[in-house]
Amino acid sequence: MSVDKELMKGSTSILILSLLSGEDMYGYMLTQRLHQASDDVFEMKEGTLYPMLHALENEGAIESYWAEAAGRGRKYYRLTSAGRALLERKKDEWRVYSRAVDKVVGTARRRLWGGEPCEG
Amino acid sequence: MSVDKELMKGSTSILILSLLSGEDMYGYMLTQRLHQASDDVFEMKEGTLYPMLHALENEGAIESYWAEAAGRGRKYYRLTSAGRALLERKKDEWRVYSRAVDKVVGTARRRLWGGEPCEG
DNA sequence: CATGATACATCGTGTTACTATGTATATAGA
DNA sequence: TCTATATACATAGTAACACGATGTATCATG
Repeated sequence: MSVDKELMKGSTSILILSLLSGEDMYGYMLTQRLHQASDDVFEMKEGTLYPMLHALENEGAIESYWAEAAGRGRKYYRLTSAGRALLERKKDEWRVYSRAVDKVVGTARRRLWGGEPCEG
Repeated sequence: MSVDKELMKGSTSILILSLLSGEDMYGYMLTQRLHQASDDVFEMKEGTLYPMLHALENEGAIESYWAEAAGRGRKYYRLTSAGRALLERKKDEWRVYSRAVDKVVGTARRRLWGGEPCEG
């Protein structure tokens, strides 16, 4: 990832599950979409992605199937219902965790959760 | 930490530096203050804290000094100017990182940075 | 025909946080 | 008094995680 490695650890699975919640994707596609969706902040490496996909599949959070595209096989991944539940838990965890960091770091910024937007 | 380990990796140093930016503290005190300041979310273990303190001291981000309190020696840590600069960089990194995760995860909540509060 | 992008995958390495363990003093309760 | 708990510092070994390096193969482009 392009952000400090220190901060990247552990958030890989929530990112993958989130992307797959909108659409079935194959590995390479996931890396591209993640890059776009994060405004070029995240650049997941293959050495990170594929082992994580296999682990999530072993857990039953995602399922794979092969499909042909442009004369080439692509391995697509689909979120299972268990994976959807896992994603919700991970979202909750992320909210708890990031709010706690914000509180300790105590920057000047404010965060609102589910409220009305002030701007934009 | 009481949150999933997966999410904890890498944020230890920003938490320690943030706490020390307000006041000199000794190790055990840091664990207690972190617990309070995070609304009981973070519970840093000694096996995590002390090696991290020593590493930060080796980097020159913090300095230590012994002081007597209650008939017992306590090893206090003080943020250096280099440590203060490091903290600012880590805050910037945290903002970039957490915003990127939010964007990908795409929850219903909104985040504002330094803007006027909507509520509260 | 060569180069780069696409596409999947594994192995070894380094970092990081944790568990377990060790030492020692102060305090509170039985 | 004795014991348990909290306080206080520290290290060694372990497991998880992301990465770099590497390998294979196809497709488009020049």
